[in-house]
Amino acid sequence: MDNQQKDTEIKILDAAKEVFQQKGMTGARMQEIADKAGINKSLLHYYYRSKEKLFEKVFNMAVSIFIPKMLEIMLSEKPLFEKLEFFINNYIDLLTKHPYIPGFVINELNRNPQFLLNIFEKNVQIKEKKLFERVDVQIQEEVKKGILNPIDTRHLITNVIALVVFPMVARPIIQGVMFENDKKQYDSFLKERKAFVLSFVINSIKV
Amino acid sequence: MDNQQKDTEIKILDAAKEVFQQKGMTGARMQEIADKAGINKSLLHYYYRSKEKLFEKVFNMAVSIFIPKMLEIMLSEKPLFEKLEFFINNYIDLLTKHPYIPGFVINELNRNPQFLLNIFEKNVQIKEKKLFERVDVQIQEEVKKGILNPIDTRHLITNVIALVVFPMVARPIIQGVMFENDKKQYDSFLKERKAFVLSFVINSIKV
DNA sequence: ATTTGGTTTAACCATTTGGTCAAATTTAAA
DNA sequence: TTTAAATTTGACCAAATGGTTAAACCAAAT
Repeated sequence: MDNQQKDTEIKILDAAKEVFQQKGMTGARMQEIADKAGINKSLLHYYYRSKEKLFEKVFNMAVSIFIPKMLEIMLSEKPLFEKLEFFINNYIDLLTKHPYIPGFVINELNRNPQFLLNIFEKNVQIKEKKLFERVDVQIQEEVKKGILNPIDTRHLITNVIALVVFPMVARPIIQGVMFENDKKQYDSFLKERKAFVLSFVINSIKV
Repeated sequence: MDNQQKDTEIKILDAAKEVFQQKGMTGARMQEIADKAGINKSLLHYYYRSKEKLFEKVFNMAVSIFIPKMLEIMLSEKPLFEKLEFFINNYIDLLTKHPYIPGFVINELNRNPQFLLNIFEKNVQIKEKKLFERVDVQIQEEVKKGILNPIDTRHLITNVIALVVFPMVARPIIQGVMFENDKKQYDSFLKERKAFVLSFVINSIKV
Protein backbone atom coordinates (compact mmCIF):
# COMPACT_ATOMS: atom_id res chain seq x y z
CA MET A 1 0.00 0.00 0.00
CA ASP A 2 0.90 3.59 -0.52
CA ASN A 3 -0.02 4.11 3.09
CA GLN A 4 2.55 1.64 4.27
CA GLN A 5 5.16 3.42 2.20
CA LYS A 6 4.24 6.79 3.63
CA ASP A 7 4.30 5.28 7.07
CA THR A 8 7.78 3.94 6.61
CA GLU A 9 9.05 7.19 5.23
CA ILE A 10 7.52 9.16 8.08
CA LYS A 11 8.89 6.77 10.63
CA ILE A 12 12.33 7.10 9.09
CA LEU A 13 12.23 10.87 9.04
CA ASP A 14 10.97 11.08 12.60
CA ALA A 15 13.67 8.76 13.83
CA ALA A 16 16.37 10.49 11.79
CA LYS A 17 15.28 13.88 13.07
CA GLU A 18 15.54 12.74 16.64
CA VAL A 19 18.92 11.11 16.30
CA PHE A 20 20.51 13.75 14.10
CA GLN A 21 19.31 16.61 16.27
CA GLN A 22 20.65 15.05 19.40
CA LYS A 23 23.94 13.66 18.11
CA GLY A 24 24.72 15.70 15.03
CA MET A 25 25.70 14.40 11.62
CA THR A 26 28.91 12.73 12.75
CA GLY A 27 27.56 11.37 16.01
CA ALA A 28 24.45 9.81 14.52
CA ARG A 29 24.47 6.14 13.57
CA MET A 30 22.43 4.71 10.74
CA GLN A 31 21.79 1.64 12.86
CA GLU A 32 20.31 3.71 15.66
CA ILE A 33 18.04 5.52 13.23
CA ALA A 34 16.90 2.22 11.77
CA ASP A 35 16.23 0.77 15.22
CA LYS A 36 14.31 3.83 16.33
CA ALA A 37 12.23 3.64 13.14
CA GLY A 38 11.63 -0.04 13.74
CA ILE A 39 13.08 -1.07 10.41
CA ASN A 40 16.07 -2.70 8.84
CA LYS A 41 19.19 -0.75 8.09
CA SER A 42 19.04 -1.82 4.46
CA LEU A 43 15.61 -0.28 4.19
CA LEU A 44 17.07 2.98 5.34
CA HIS A 45 19.48 2.91 2.44
CA TYR A 46 16.67 1.90 0.15
CA TYR A 47 14.80 5.10 0.97
CA TYR A 48 17.81 7.39 1.29
CA ARG A 49 20.85 6.29 -0.56
CA SER A 50 23.32 7.60 1.98
CA LYS A 51 23.66 9.09 5.41
CA GLU A 52 24.38 12.45 3.83
CA LYS A 53 21.21 12.46 1.74
CA LEU A 54 19.17 11.60 4.79
CA PHE A 55 20.87 14.28 6.81
CA GLU A 56 20.29 16.90 4.16
CA LYS A 57 16.62 16.07 4.11
CA VAL A 58 16.31 16.34 7.88
CA PHE A 59 18.32 19.53 7.99
CA ASN A 60 16.20 21.05 5.25
CA MET A 61 13.04 20.18 7.10
CA ALA A 62 14.37 21.70 10.30
CA VAL A 63 15.34 24.95 8.66
CA SER A 64 12.14 25.30 6.69
CA ILE A 65 10.10 25.27 9.88
CA PHE A 66 11.48 28.71 10.69
CA ILE A 67 11.64 30.46 7.37
CA PRO A 68 8.00 30.92 6.23
CA LYS A 69 6.95 32.67 9.44
CA MET A 70 9.95 34.97 9.22
CA LEU A 71 9.14 35.90 5.64
CA GLU A 72 5.49 36.44 6.47
CA ILE A 73 6.28 38.78 9.34
CA MET A 74 9.03 40.69 7.65
CA LEU A 75 7.10 41.20 4.44
CA SER A 76 3.91 42.31 6.18
CA GLU A 77 2.90 45.96 6.23
CA LYS A 78 2.74 46.41 9.99
CA PRO A 79 4.68 49.16 11.77
CA LEU A 80 7.99 48.06 13.25
CA PHE A 81 6.87 47.71 16.84
CA GLU A 82 4.11 45.35 15.80
CA LYS A 83 6.48 43.37 13.64
CA LEU A 84 8.79 43.03 16.59
CA GLU A 85 5.99 41.82 18.79
CA PHE A 86 4.89 39.26 16.24
CA PHE A 87 8.40 38.07 15.61
CA ILE A 88 9.31 37.67 19.26
CA ASN A 89 6.06 35.96 20.24
CA ASN A 90 5.96 33.62 17.29
CA TYR A 91 9.57 32.61 17.46
CA ILE A 92 9.67 31.96 21.16
CA ASP A 93 6.63 29.74 20.65
CA LEU A 94 8.15 28.03 17.64
CA LEU A 95 11.44 27.47 19.44
CA THR A 96 9.66 26.08 22.47
CA LYS A 97 8.00 23.56 20.17
CA HIS A 98 11.29 22.69 18.46
CA PRO A 99 13.92 23.28 21.09
CA TYR A 100 16.66 21.16 19.51
CA ILE A 101 16.71 22.87 16.15
CA PRO A 102 18.88 25.93 16.90
CA GLY A 103 21.59 23.85 18.51
CA PHE A 104 21.33 21.41 15.67
CA VAL A 105 21.75 24.14 13.09
CA ILE A 106 24.63 25.80 14.91
CA ASN A 107 26.26 22.42 15.23
CA GLU A 108 26.40 21.93 11.52
CA LEU A 109 27.38 25.52 11.00
CA ASN A 110 30.79 24.77 12.41
CA ARG A 111 31.27 21.66 10.36
CA ASN A 112 30.19 23.16 7.09
CA PRO A 113 29.47 26.90 7.06
CA GLN A 114 28.50 26.91 3.39
CA PHE A 115 25.86 24.22 3.67
CA LEU A 116 23.32 26.27 5.56
CA LEU A 117 23.85 29.30 3.38
CA ASN A 118 22.96 27.24 0.33
CA ILE A 119 19.79 25.98 1.93
CA PHE A 120 18.93 29.41 3.17
CA GLU A 121 19.36 30.93 -0.24
CA LYS A 122 17.40 28.11 -1.82
CA ASN A 123 14.48 28.80 0.51
CA VAL A 124 14.60 32.56 0.58
CA GLN A 125 15.68 32.75 -3.04
CA ILE A 126 16.18 36.16 -4.55
CA LYS A 127 14.10 37.87 -1.95
CA GLU A 128 16.97 37.69 0.47
CA LYS A 129 18.40 41.07 -0.32
CA LYS A 130 15.06 42.68 -0.90
CA LEU A 131 14.02 41.35 2.47
CA PHE A 132 16.78 43.10 4.31
CA GLU A 133 16.38 46.24 2.26
CA ARG A 134 12.68 46.40 2.94
CA VAL A 135 13.16 46.21 6.67
CA ASP A 136 15.97 48.72 6.45
CA VAL A 137 13.83 51.17 4.50
CA GLN A 138 11.01 50.81 6.97
CA ILE A 139 13.25 51.38 9.95
CA GLN A 140 14.97 54.40 8.46
CA GLU A 141 11.58 55.85 7.58
CA GLU A 142 10.38 55.46 11.13
CA VAL A 143 13.60 57.10 12.26
CA LYS A 144 12.87 60.06 10.00
CA LYS A 145 9.33 60.23 11.30
CA GLY A 146 10.79 60.54 14.78
CA ILE A 147 9.33 57.29 16.10
CA LEU A 148 12.74 55.68 16.48
CA ASN A 149 16.15 56.88 17.49
CA PRO A 150 18.71 56.53 14.70
CA ILE A 151 19.77 52.92 14.58
CA ASP A 152 21.72 50.48 12.44
CA THR A 153 19.32 47.92 11.01
CA ARG A 154 21.86 45.11 10.97
CA HIS A 155 22.65 45.51 14.64
CA LEU A 156 19.00 45.71 15.53
CA ILE A 157 18.09 42.54 13.65
CA THR A 158 21.05 40.71 15.11
CA ASN A 159 20.05 41.78 18.59
CA VAL A 160 16.45 40.69 18.30
CA ILE A 161 17.38 37.29 16.95
CA ALA A 162 20.07 36.88 19.59
CA LEU A 163 17.67 37.69 22.40
CA VAL A 164 15.13 35.20 21.12
CA VAL A 165 17.34 32.33 20.03
CA PHE A 166 20.23 32.31 22.47
CA PRO A 167 18.26 31.31 25.57
CA MET A 168 17.22 28.17 23.71
CA VAL A 169 20.68 27.31 22.49
CA ALA A 170 22.33 27.86 25.84
CA ARG A 171 19.49 26.44 27.85
CA PRO A 172 21.51 23.75 29.62
CA ILE A 173 23.99 26.27 31.04
CA ILE A 174 21.56 29.03 31.91
CA GLN A 175 19.04 26.64 33.38
CA GLY A 176 21.77 24.96 35.36
CA VAL A 177 23.50 28.03 36.69
CA MET A 178 20.62 30.41 37.26
CA PHE A 179 17.67 28.07 37.88
CA GLU A 180 19.20 25.15 39.75
CA ASN A 181 18.44 23.06 36.68
CA ASP A 182 14.71 23.33 37.24
CA LYS A 183 12.99 22.69 33.92
CA LYS A 184 9.66 24.18 34.88
CA GLN A 185 11.20 27.37 36.15
CA TYR A 186 13.07 27.74 32.89
CA ASP A 187 9.92 27.15 30.86
CA SER A 188 8.17 30.00 32.61
CA PHE A 189 11.31 32.08 32.26
CA LEU A 190 11.01 31.58 28.50
CA LYS A 191 7.36 32.58 28.57
CA GLU A 192 8.19 35.73 30.50
CA ARG A 193 10.74 36.58 27.87
CA LYS A 194 8.07 37.30 25.29
CA ALA A 195 7.06 40.46 27.10
CA PHE A 196 10.49 41.14 28.50
CA VAL A 197 12.42 41.03 25.27
CA LEU A 198 9.83 43.11 23.48
CA SER A 199 9.94 45.92 26.01
CA PHE A 200 13.71 45.59 26.31
CA VAL A 201 14.12 46.19 22.60
CA ILE A 202 11.47 48.87 22.27
CA ASN A 203 12.75 50.70 25.30
CA SER A 204 16.11 50.81 23.71
CA ILE A 205 15.14 52.12 20.31
CA LYS A 206 12.09 54.30 20.86
CA VAL A 207 12.58 58.02 21.06
CA MET B 1 64.65 16.46 27.77
CA ASP B 2 61.81 18.00 29.68
CA ASN B 3 61.63 20.58 26.94
CA GLN B 4 60.98 18.01 24.30
CA GLN B 5 58.23 16.56 26.44
CA LYS B 6 56.57 19.93 26.89
CA ASP B 7 56.85 20.53 23.19
CA THR B 8 55.09 17.30 22.35
CA GLU B 9 52.36 17.93 24.83
CA ILE B 10 51.80 21.44 23.55
CA LYS B 11 51.76 20.27 19.97
CA ILE B 12 49.21 17.65 20.88
CA LEU B 13 46.95 20.07 22.71
CA ASP B 14 47.16 22.63 19.92
CA ALA B 15 46.30 20.07 17.30
CA ALA B 16 43.55 18.55 19.42
CA LYS B 17 42.08 21.96 20.09
CA GLU B 18 41.93 22.75 16.40
CA VAL B 19 40.40 19.47 15.36
CA PHE B 20 37.93 19.13 18.23
CA GLN B 21 36.73 22.69 17.88
CA GLN B 22 36.09 22.34 14.20
CA LYS B 23 34.64 18.83 14.12
CA GLY B 24 33.33 18.20 17.60
CA MET B 25 33.99 15.19 19.76
CA THR B 26 32.34 12.67 17.44
CA GLY B 27 33.65 14.16 14.22
CA ALA B 28 37.26 14.39 15.32
CA ARG B 29 39.70 11.61 14.41
CA MET B 30 42.64 10.65 16.56
CA GLN B 31 44.66 10.08 13.41
CA GLU B 32 44.01 13.61 12.21
CA ILE B 33 45.05 15.03 15.55
CA ALA B 34 48.24 12.97 15.49
CA ASP B 35 49.02 14.07 11.95
CA LYS B 36 48.40 17.70 12.75
CA ALA B 37 50.68 17.40 15.78
CA GLY B 38 53.32 15.69 13.65
CA ILE B 39 53.44 12.58 15.82
CA ASN B 40 52.40 8.97 15.89
CA LYS B 41 48.94 7.94 16.92
CA SER B 42 50.38 5.69 19.62
CA LEU B 43 52.08 8.66 21.15
CA LEU B 44 48.76 10.37 21.39
CA HIS B 45 47.46 7.49 23.47
CA TYR B 46 50.63 7.54 25.49
CA TYR B 47 49.94 11.10 26.59
CA TYR B 48 46.16 10.84 26.81
CA ARG B 49 44.87 7.39 27.36
CA SER B 50 41.71 7.87 25.35
CA LYS B 51 39.92 10.21 23.00
CA GLU B 52 37.57 11.14 25.81
CA LYS B 53 40.37 12.13 28.18
CA LEU B 54 41.94 14.27 25.51
CA PHE B 55 38.63 15.85 24.71
CA GLU B 56 37.93 16.63 28.34
CA LYS B 57 41.27 18.37 28.63
CA VAL B 58 40.67 20.48 25.55
CA PHE B 59 37.15 21.30 26.60
CA ASN B 60 38.30 22.29 30.05
CA MET B 61 40.95 24.57 28.61
CA ALA B 62 38.41 26.20 26.32
CA VAL B 63 35.96 26.90 29.08
CA SER B 64 38.54 28.17 31.51
CA ILE B 65 39.57 30.89 29.10
CA PHE B 66 36.27 32.62 29.74
CA ILE B 67 35.65 32.09 33.39
CA PRO B 68 38.36 34.10 35.22
CA LYS B 69 37.53 37.33 33.46
CA MET B 70 33.88 36.88 34.18
CA LEU B 71 34.54 36.32 37.86
CA GLU B 72 36.88 39.29 38.02
CA ILE B 73 34.34 41.62 36.47
CA MET B 74 31.34 40.38 38.36
CA LEU B 75 33.08 40.42 41.71
CA SER B 76 34.55 43.89 41.26
CA GLU B 77 33.08 46.87 43.08
CA LYS B 78 32.25 49.01 40.06
CA PRO B 79 28.77 50.39 39.44
CA LEU B 80 26.63 48.34 37.09
CA PHE B 81 27.09 50.45 33.99
CA GLU B 82 30.86 50.16 34.26
CA LYS B 83 30.62 46.43 34.82
CA LEU B 84 28.52 46.15 31.71
CA GLU B 85 31.04 48.13 29.71
CA PHE B 86 33.90 45.98 30.95
CA PHE B 87 32.05 42.77 30.33
CA ILE B 88 30.95 43.64 26.83
CA ASN B 89 34.32 45.00 25.74
CA ASN B 90 36.36 42.20 27.23
CA TYR B 91 34.16 39.41 26.01
CA ILE B 92 33.83 40.65 22.47
CA ASP B 93 37.63 40.86 22.41
CA LEU B 94 38.03 37.44 23.96
CA LEU B 95 35.53 35.89 21.58
CA THR B 96 37.21 37.50 18.62
CA LYS B 97 40.44 35.85 19.71
CA HIS B 98 38.74 32.48 20.23
CA PRO B 99 35.91 32.46 17.75
CA TYR B 100 35.36 28.71 17.67
CA ILE B 101 34.87 28.21 21.37
CA PRO B 102 31.20 29.18 21.76
CA GLY B 103 30.11 26.91 18.93
CA PHE B 104 32.32 24.21 20.30
CA VAL B 105 30.76 24.50 23.73
CA ILE B 106 27.21 24.60 22.42
CA ASN B 107 27.99 21.60 20.30
CA GLU B 108 28.84 19.50 23.28
CA LEU B 109 25.95 20.94 25.22
CA ASN B 110 23.53 19.02 23.05
CA ARG B 111 25.45 15.81 23.31
CA ASN B 112 25.94 15.90 27.03
CA PRO B 113 24.19 18.72 28.91
CA GLN B 114 25.56 17.63 32.26
CA PHE B 115 29.21 17.67 31.25
CA LEU B 116 29.55 21.43 31.00
CA LEU B 117 27.66 22.01 34.20
CA ASN B 118 30.14 19.84 36.05
CA ILE B 119 33.09 21.74 34.62
CA PHE B 120 31.41 25.03 35.30
CA GLU B 121 30.74 24.16 38.88
CA LYS B 122 34.27 22.83 39.29
CA ASN B 123 35.68 26.13 38.08
CA VAL B 124 33.29 28.51 39.73
CA GLN B 125 32.98 26.30 42.80
CA ILE B 126 30.76 27.47 45.62
CA LYS B 127 30.86 31.06 44.50
CA GLU B 128 28.36 30.30 41.78
CA LYS B 129 25.30 31.17 43.80
CA LYS B 130 26.94 34.00 45.65
CA LEU B 131 27.98 35.37 42.28
CA PHE B 132 24.46 35.64 41.02
CA GLU B 133 23.21 36.95 44.34
CA ARG B 134 25.84 39.65 44.45
CA VAL B 135 24.93 40.94 41.04
CA ASP B 136 21.27 40.72 41.91
CA VAL B 137 21.75 42.70 45.10
CA GLN B 138 23.72 45.36 43.27
CA ILE B 139 21.11 45.71 40.56
CA GLN B 140 18.18 45.89 42.95
CA GLU B 141 20.06 48.50 44.95
CA GLU B 142 20.61 50.63 41.91
CA VAL B 143 16.93 50.21 41.13
CA LYS B 144 16.07 51.52 44.57
CA LYS B 145 18.44 54.41 44.14
CA GLY B 146 16.52 55.32 41.03
CA ILE B 147 19.42 54.75 38.61
CA LEU B 148 17.72 51.79 36.96
CA ASN B 149 14.20 50.90 36.06
CA PRO B 150 12.91 47.82 37.86
CA ILE B 151 14.35 44.81 36.11
CA ASP B 152 14.71 41.06 36.52
CA THR B 153 18.39 40.25 36.99
CA ARG B 154 18.17 36.87 35.30
CA HIS B 155 16.66 38.33 32.14
CA LEU B 156 19.21 41.12 32.10
CA ILE B 157 22.19 38.78 32.42
CA THR B 158 20.75 36.45 29.80
CA ASN B 159 20.25 39.37 27.45
CA VAL B 160 23.76 40.73 27.82
CA ILE B 161 25.37 37.36 27.25
CA ALA B 162 23.09 36.67 24.32
CA LEU B 163 23.95 39.98 22.67
CA VAL B 164 27.66 39.34 23.06
CA VAL B 165 27.90 35.64 22.30
CA PHE B 166 25.25 35.00 19.67
CA PRO B 167 26.86 36.99 16.85
CA MET B 168 29.92 34.76 17.18
CA VAL B 169 27.97 31.53 17.25
CA ALA B 170 25.78 32.42 14.31
CA ARG B 171 28.50 34.19 12.40
CA PRO B 172 28.29 32.04 9.25
CA ILE B 173 24.59 32.79 8.75
CA ILE B 174 24.62 36.44 9.71
CA GLN B 175 27.78 37.16 7.76
CA GLY B 176 26.36 35.31 4.78
CA VAL B 177 22.91 36.83 4.75
CA MET B 178 23.59 40.39 5.86
CA PHE B 179 27.18 40.98 4.74
CA GLU B 180 27.45 39.05 1.48
CA ASN B 181 29.84 36.76 3.32
CA ASP B 182 32.47 39.48 3.60
CA LYS B 183 34.75 38.57 6.50
CA LYS B 184 36.26 42.02 6.94
CA GLN B 185 32.90 43.70 7.05
CA TYR B 186 31.80 41.29 9.72
CA ASP B 187 34.92 41.90 11.76
CA SER B 188 34.23 45.61 11.87
CA PHE B 189 30.59 44.84 12.58
CA LEU B 190 31.78 42.97 15.67
CA LYS B 191 33.96 45.88 16.72
CA GLU B 192 31.06 48.28 16.35
CA ARG B 193 29.02 46.04 18.57
CA LYS B 194 31.06 46.94 21.62
CA ALA B 195 29.60 50.43 21.67
CA PHE B 196 26.30 49.40 20.16
CA VAL B 197 25.44 46.66 22.60
CA LEU B 198 26.47 48.76 25.57
CA SER B 199 24.23 51.64 24.66
CA PHE B 200 21.48 49.26 23.59
CA VAL B 201 21.45 47.68 27.03
CA ILE B 202 21.89 50.86 29.00
CA ASN B 203 19.24 52.67 26.98
CA SER B 204 16.88 49.92 27.83
CA ILE B 205 17.41 49.79 31.58
CA LYS B 206 18.34 53.31 32.64
CA VAL B 207 15.62 55.49 34.10
C1' DA C 1 80.13 1.51 29.45
C1' DT C 2 75.91 0.06 31.46
C1' DT C 3 71.73 0.55 33.40
C1' DT C 4 67.45 2.81 33.98
C1' DG C 5 63.56 5.56 33.00
C1' DG C 6 60.82 7.80 30.12
C1' DT C 7 59.59 8.50 25.11
C1' DT C 8 58.47 7.15 20.34
C1' DT C 9 57.41 4.05 16.76
C1' DA C 10 55.57 0.31 13.65
C1' DA C 11 52.77 -3.40 13.37
C1' DC C 12 48.51 -5.22 14.89
C1' DC C 13 43.74 -5.95 16.56
C1' DA C 14 38.78 -5.93 17.54
C1' DT C 15 34.93 -3.37 16.73
C1' DT C 16 32.12 -0.23 14.50
C1' DT C 17 30.20 1.74 10.57
C1' DG C 18 28.25 3.01 6.16
C1' DG C 19 26.98 0.56 2.57
C1' DT C 20 25.77 -3.57 -0.79
C1' DC C 21 23.30 -7.55 -2.73
C1' DA C 22 20.67 -11.32 -3.68
C1' DA C 23 16.86 -13.50 -2.05
C1' DA C 24 12.28 -13.33 0.07
C1' DT C 25 7.95 -11.05 0.70
C1' DT C 26 4.23 -8.10 -0.34
C1' DT C 27 1.38 -5.38 -3.42
C1' DA C 28 -0.94 -4.15 -7.57
C1' DA C 29 -1.96 -5.11 -12.30
C1' DA C 30 -3.23 -8.14 -16.13
C1' DT D 1 -4.08 -16.94 -11.13
C1' DT D 2 -0.06 -15.24 -12.98
C1' DT D 3 3.10 -11.72 -13.48
C1' DA D 4 5.67 -7.80 -12.67
C1' DA D 5 7.10 -4.35 -9.80
C1' DA D 6 8.07 -2.38 -5.51
C1' DT D 7 9.33 -3.23 -0.68
C1' DT D 8 11.76 -5.52 3.10
C1' DT D 9 15.12 -8.47 5.06
C1' DG D 10 19.43 -11.04 6.56
C1' DA D 11 23.94 -11.97 5.45
C1' DC D 12 27.89 -9.89 4.19
C1' DC D 13 31.90 -6.51 3.13
C1' DA D 14 35.57 -3.15 2.95
C1' DA D 15 37.14 0.70 5.17
C1' DA D 16 37.78 3.37 9.09
C1' DT D 17 38.59 3.88 13.86
C1' DG D 18 40.04 3.79 18.72
C1' DG D 19 43.14 1.37 21.05
C1' DT D 20 47.16 -2.08 22.36
C1' DT D 21 51.76 -4.01 22.58
C1' DA D 22 56.33 -5.12 22.15
C1' DA D 23 60.30 -3.43 20.62
C1' DA D 24 63.44 0.49 19.52
C1' DC D 25 65.35 4.78 20.93
C1' DC D 26 67.39 8.15 23.79
C1' DA D 27 68.91 11.04 27.65
C1' DA D 28 70.78 11.01 32.12
C1' DA D 29 72.53 8.75 36.22
C1' DT D 30 75.74 5.18 38.10
